[in-house]
Amino acid sequence: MSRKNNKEFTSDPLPKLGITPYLELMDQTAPKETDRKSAHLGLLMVWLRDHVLDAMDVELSPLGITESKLDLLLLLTLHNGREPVTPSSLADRLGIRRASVTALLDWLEKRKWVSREQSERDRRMIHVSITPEGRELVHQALPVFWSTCASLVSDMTPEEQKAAEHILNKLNERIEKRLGVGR
Amino acid sequence: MSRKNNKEFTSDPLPKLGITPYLELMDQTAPKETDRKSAHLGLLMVWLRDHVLDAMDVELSPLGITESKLDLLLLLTLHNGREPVTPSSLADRLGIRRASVTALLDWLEKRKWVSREQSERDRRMIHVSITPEGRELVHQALPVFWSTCASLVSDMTPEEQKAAEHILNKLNERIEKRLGVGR
DNA sequence: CGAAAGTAATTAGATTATCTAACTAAAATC
DNA sequence: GATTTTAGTTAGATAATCTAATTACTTTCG
Repeated sequence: MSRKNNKEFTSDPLPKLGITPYLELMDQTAPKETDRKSAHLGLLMVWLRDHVLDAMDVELSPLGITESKLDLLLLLTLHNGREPVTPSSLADRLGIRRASVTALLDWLEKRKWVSREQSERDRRMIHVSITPEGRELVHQALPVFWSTCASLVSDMTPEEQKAAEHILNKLNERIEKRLGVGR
Repeated sequence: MSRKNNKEFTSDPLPKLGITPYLELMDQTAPKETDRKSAHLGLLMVWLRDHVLDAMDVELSPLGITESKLDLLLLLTLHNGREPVTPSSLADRLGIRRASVTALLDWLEKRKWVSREQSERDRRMIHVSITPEGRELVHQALPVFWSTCASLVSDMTPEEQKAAEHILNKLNERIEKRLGVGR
């Protein structure tokens, strides 16, 4: 009769709450009629956000990496020669603090996916690069990444996908402007 | 000449990377043409997710609460009498472990926003309820919540909003189904 | 009945991803 | 050459989670 042996469970687990009750709550508490529609839309976004990354990290976990760490590796992959990459530049581009980058690099370096080298020109600086093993990991992770992305929208019709893309682009533009994100 | 006094900054901070270079990377690495369009769309979602919650927590922070904690309070607010709310049921509905709920409740209880009471019928169980102060907080937080939601989409035309809502609902449905979320 | 099994909540200890503030060492400026 | 600025790291914190073990009840079943 028991389902999960010694693991935690309730006799008849309540379903995780969907978005509907929240919308009802909003109807009772949102100030104006006009606000409601856009709040509804915004709520959908917040809701989606909650679930989208879960899906991504679940797919990536067999590779032993999370999205935020993969992100740093992607940055190194995207970097085409020229100016070397420094922890500071990574921090700027990821929008996090240098101290946080140090932690990420420690983790990635321990696994031999990136390497650090002191700059000759300015000995305060560190040049960060991705190792061949790191590239290999990225090579494995990308298809997972893309197919997870794709699967999120796979049951939409082409027209819906087109509409969705237009809308999401617009949203993205808006949010990037708001947060001051560059190219 | 210095901009931020003793704070951390780079002489000319590289812009935080937008979505475009990632899309280019995908073009180089995604297997098939057909996958690309949907991957593009999915990537937009992942991207949005990254930024949406930031916006929300920034707005909520003056109230001294974060979205995930507010979520628990909303659950208690939504609860209309009947069966008492237990930590287990909260865990199920929030989709997290009971141990995590314990931590959230400790935090909320310390601030007098919720209270715990041992059940008479089954003395293993705890009944959780929101205090008047908790209700007051929710009362203040909700307008912030809704207006942040609304502001995310405020510069769309009505038609765009309509299209967006349709699309996001569809996405939401899909994701809820996938994760087994109930009403 | 009373022992064994099941359940609810908590505790202890860990992880991930962040943060701020203080520190070290090097470079630039005046 | 002393001061200031910068790059990176360290130290220590927080939030939101997790798993495993523990405690205290309740239920079940021989």
